[in-house]
Amino acid sequence: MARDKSAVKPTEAELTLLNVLWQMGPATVRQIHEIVSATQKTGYTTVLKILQIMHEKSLVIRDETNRAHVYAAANSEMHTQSSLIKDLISKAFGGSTSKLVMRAIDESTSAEEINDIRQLLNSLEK
Amino acid sequence: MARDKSAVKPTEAELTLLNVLWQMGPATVRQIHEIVSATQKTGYTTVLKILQIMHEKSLVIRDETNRAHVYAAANSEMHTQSSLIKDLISKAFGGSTSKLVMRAIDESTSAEEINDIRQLLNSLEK
DNA sequence: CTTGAGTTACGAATAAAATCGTAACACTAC
DNA sequence: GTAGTGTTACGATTTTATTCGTAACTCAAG
Repeated sequence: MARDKSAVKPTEAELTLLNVLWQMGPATVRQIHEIVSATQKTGYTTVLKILQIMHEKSLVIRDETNRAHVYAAANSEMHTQSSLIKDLISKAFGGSTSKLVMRAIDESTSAEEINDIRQLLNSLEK
Repeated sequence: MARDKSAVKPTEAELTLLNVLWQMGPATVRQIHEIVSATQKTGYTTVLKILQIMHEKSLVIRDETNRAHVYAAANSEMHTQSSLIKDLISKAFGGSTSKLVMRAIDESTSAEEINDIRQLLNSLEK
């Protein structure tokens, strides 16, 4: 049975590249590598290889029209974030969302962020 | 330079065992294995080995007084949860706690949990 | 003291993730 | 067409995580 693509959890290295793609939009390996290597010493072919693996896993799509393929995230940032957070809630918080939220908010959370969260809660039907 | 213990992130297998330890309190390999093998087909020595590795990493402490060593989580559930959630916030949510909370809450979140979160917010100074 | 059951320790095998060197390929400029 | 540059493809290596077989050790019962 084929694995449901939404169940594919990106590895750490993959998540790093997805972040770049969400931020930049579709990009070539070179563009992605340029961004990533600003903060990490990662070889060009390493980035390429990871993108190829992500393509096999359908974590990214790619446009092969031009010589330099253009990669794009297959799923939205929001979708992926939701799935990562659900995974963490089930594996480390006994399935409790409220427990997670309690741990997420601490002294380092800005008043502005707290306000955003308040507004989110107010906008809920429940 | 020695790695800061608070920076040690448990792997998935390790997190599974920590969950058992948090739930049961200090326990022997046999007790832990019994719980774990109820839901997964994991060998006794596999559990033992992982605990030994966790001990090297200082994720657990152990009492060697008796023949069957007694293992306990080195850090509290709360502490570990906080560090896992911070890690996720930084790696997948651009450092934004509010973004994480927004993604964490969805239609499957119960009214009760929403209430718990509301109370948490009300109790904040900010 | 000897045996057997239960335990830890150790190391090897396997699997998954990440890295990168090199070859092959494709396009552009000449 | 040829050379040179930039690209992808491929495979090997390394690293980390997981699994488990087997040997060594410990204790209690006889």
